[in-house]
Amino acid sequence: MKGVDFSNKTVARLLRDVAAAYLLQSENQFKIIAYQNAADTIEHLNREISDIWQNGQLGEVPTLGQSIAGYLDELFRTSHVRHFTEVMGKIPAPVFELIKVPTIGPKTAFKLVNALNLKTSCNILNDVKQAAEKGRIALIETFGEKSQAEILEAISRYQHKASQAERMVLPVAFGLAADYITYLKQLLEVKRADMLGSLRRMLATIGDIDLLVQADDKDSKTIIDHFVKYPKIIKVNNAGGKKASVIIRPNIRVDLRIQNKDDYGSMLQYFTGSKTHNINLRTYALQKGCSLSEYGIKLGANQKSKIKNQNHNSNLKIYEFNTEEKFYNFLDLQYIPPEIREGTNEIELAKKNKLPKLVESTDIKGDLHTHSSYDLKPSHDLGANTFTEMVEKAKELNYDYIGFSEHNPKVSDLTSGEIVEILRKKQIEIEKLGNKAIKIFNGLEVDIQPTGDLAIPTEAINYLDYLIVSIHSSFGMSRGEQTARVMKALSYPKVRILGHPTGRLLNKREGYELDWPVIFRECASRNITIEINAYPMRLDLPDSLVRQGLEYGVKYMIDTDSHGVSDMDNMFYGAAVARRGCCQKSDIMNTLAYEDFRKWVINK
DNA sequence: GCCGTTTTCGGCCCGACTGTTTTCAGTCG
Repeated sequence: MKGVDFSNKTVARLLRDVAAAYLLQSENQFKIIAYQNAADTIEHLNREISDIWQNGQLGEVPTLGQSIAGYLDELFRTSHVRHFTEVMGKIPAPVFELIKVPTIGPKTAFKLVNALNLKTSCNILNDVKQAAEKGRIALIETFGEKSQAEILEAISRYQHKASQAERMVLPVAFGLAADYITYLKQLLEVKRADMLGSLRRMLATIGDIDLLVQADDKDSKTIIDHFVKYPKIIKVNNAGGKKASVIIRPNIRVDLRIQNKDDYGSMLQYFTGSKTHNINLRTYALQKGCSLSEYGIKLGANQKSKIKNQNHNSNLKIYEFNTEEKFYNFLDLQYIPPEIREGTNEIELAKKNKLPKLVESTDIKGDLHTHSSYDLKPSHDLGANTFTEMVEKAKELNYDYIGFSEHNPKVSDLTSGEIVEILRKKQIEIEKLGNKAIKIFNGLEVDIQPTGDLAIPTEAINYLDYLIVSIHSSFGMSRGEQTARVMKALSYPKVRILGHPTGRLLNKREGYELDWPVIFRECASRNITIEINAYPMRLDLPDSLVRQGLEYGVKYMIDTDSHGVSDMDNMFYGAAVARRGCCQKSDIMNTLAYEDFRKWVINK
């Protein structure tokens, strides 16, 4: 591939640019749609399109036919496509920069570039902004004051967003959406409200927030009026009779839809996605003669010509669904939980009634990765709350047990003897807490040093019930070195948990690389759990790896990595990652009741 | 350009919203 990085995003962008160029040349609209569909598909693939090409599997990707697959082959071989260059060459280059701005499409961009004579502009966004500020855009035919103001804002917002360049982590988006829903529910007319899209599917990071409200048709206007008066609003993008869109602080787009009770399930299903899931579902439904939409299911979809006639006569029956359960059941499918609607094998399993019963956050009986304020002279952050405060919180959460796992004492500042003494004292403090309703385990989160050795004298391990081993340094080692490092750490006694296993920090740092099959096999055979860390910036292990690990028989531990009592509420998000990874209760070790759990922790 | 249990031709999703248009074009999802 000549060393060029062709990410799915880049390739999708290129295909969209070709589609835009065709649009401006008044090409066949279905050809344009074909390019857009191909771009959509590639953008939502679970694998890199370049890997698929390397495996010679381009032809297996739906929406990539002979032509586009051929062009992509040329792209990956030679780093460019002559045909694309030709098509796009007929359009001024600044147009392709301008259409990256949401609300500015190909036609608007083309008109602006021509009317303002910016065909050779290399700073197109700022040039258009300047023109808007001088009032020159309002003078262009088909433009006016409002569109001029909108263009100015759209560009500013886009530039601001590009400078931030990040998606919200799930817990942030979920919190913002939950607050908005609470606000909406102040109105009695709001019968029900749900999150939609990637938020409802609980992806680790979220772009926009989408909400759906159930209400009588007559109340829509009242609800929209209330929606656009939310205190955090920066701007109202649009507000109609059935939907509206706003920007709230800190620059987050929130879209609202309103649907009456009769169609609510269909609408919820349609806008929860994922796109791939919906495409697969539509394909499956078509085989049964059903056509799906956000308004329900039509029968007779295999008889297209007849449908049109029937439509003309308004005789075609549309089945409406007030719940998603009924929607899926109508198609002879089990209800598919949103978290696994990702277009893998969920429809196949639902057909056979073999979907896994996903773990619930209420199944969790305890949290083994928490940092108290007990001072071990640790290598990293101390927690904010005492043992007692955290035990109280654990009670509130209905747990049976909790484990305290502060960071290990800092090896560079202390002698082995001092460290042993610190842990001996901690054990005494833990024992003083006594045998309460909540059982307590005495753990430690220990750094895995670059050599794979643990940052703790072996003798000190005697004073602990269990170890979490984690990497907090030297992230840049090669996959082979990193794997050997972790394998060595896992060989120590009392290691029960591999902590935040990829080391990723969402929006900040990619994880380090490990040879996962090797790690999975080792953990499964030695009965060591891999952590699903629920800390908002981590959500680590990522869901795709969670799913992979299950195939090796890996058991997981969902932990919050809390540094204070409020963090302990994050268990819900860890459970969401486990659900996306298809985990059942039996795959998660800390769903065990205390006695069984203790046997696993201690008897090693 | 893609697709196919009506398969190599002929169909391909469309409703909601906005602005500038006085009946529609552009964009989005």
